Amino acid sequence: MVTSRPDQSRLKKRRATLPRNSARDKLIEAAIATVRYKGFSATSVDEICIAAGVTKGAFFHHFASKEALGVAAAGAWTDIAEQRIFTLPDWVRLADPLDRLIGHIEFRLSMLDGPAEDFTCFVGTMVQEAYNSSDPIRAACDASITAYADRLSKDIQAAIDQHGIGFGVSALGLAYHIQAVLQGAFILAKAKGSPEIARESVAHLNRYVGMLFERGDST
Amino acid sequence: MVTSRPDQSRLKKRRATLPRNSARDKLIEAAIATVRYKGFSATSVDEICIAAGVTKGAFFHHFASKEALGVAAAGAWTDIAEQRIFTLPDWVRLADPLDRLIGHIEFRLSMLDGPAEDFTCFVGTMVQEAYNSSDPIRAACDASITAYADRLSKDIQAAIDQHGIGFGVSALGLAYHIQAVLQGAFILAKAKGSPEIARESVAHLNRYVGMLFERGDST
DNA sequence: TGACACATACCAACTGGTCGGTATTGTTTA
DNA sequence: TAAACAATACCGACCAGTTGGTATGTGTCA
Repeated sequence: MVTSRPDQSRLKKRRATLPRNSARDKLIEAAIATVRYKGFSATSVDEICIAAGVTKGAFFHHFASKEALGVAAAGAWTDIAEQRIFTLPDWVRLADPLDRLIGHIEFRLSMLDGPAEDFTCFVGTMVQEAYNSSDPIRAACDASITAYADRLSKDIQAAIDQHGIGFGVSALGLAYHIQAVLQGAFILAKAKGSPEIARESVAHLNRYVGMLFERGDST
Repeated sequence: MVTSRPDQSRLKKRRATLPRNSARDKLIEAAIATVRYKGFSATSVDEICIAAGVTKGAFFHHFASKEALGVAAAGAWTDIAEQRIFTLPDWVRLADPLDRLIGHIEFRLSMLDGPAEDFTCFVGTMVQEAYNSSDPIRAACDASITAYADRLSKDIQAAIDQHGIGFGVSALGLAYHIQAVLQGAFILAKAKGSPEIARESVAHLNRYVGMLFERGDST
């Protein structure tokens, strides 16, 4: 009754000092892989546990429900994407923001290779199934997509500021459009059993962005 | 052992003369609606039967399995799309193929309204879940998407012939790109719980197609 | 009369989730 | 410093309900 939230901060410290690759992390990792392969509903809790090498008891110790795991995994996916796409690649450190934007699109294009479950978007897959059945999952997927778009729109805004853009295009709107093309490309790749046509679509996107910035007459 | 495939042709004739709104049709209709709402795996056979107002016996009389229903429904979806998008609207009878193409995109844009389960693509939803689990379903969805792209590419090719296009863009490739943007827009709409951002993305697509044809210098 | 369209009853496997328990890892206190 | 305590991490048997699918009908109509 004296301090406001002592146990919460203690909890946070504890989690930070938890061994990596704990059951919790392994469950999230296994869930992401399995859901990307066969979807959320078709993936059973048992299956995730087996893939993670832990027991069902451990699962429900860490997550109140399968839904709660979905929410947590969406949060983890945001961090993974931030790392793999916005931090580790070399082109993120290019000086010109337009170069970074084109670098981004070409990087996403280069990812379209191999089996679909290796390059498709976990939250995009999950939200398709859960958008009406689970609002917590829908919201978590939305947050992940939004975080990506927000992050991407920074470079786009900087590119607009530096080079100008026509048609009154907004940075955030274009960021979401880039996301839409990628998500749609994933579906084509899944249907075709090959990422070839998906790549063509991203090439169209690349051309479009190039065209938008060529006529950089501001406003 | 004499004729090559007599029962198949008989089956086809019979099916054509079957009363509309038979149990089979009601099951397919119910399946499409329910799967668009909550996905294929999360939709149970019982649920489809209840929604269709028929019994489980009827279901397995008409379809060997849930998977077989998925395949049949994908085929039905192709016909529905052909009707609603390529036959009934007025703009499909415009003289200029480029007008038809723009009419098509604007029509798809106008469809992005109301709840997502009313405008999203059945086969796009289904293939996301089934592409690794059921190759018959994957192939059926692919066939539906391909039929759409083939059909759309006719107008695009005519527009290219008439107006020219830059960058060596192919009609079929552009048709698939249009599909990709739409499919991606559906995912954004599901995540956001609103089709607003999806519409913005289709507006980008509209602008892109316009730009492609503006600089119509052939090759 | 027999093929077809549908109905009813049923099943084994699997589903997400619970529960009582143990092992491990700090934290407090004598 | 070590024993006592407490909180967390994890285990695996178990449960009620649901799953896709089957077996066996019954009514109807060419």
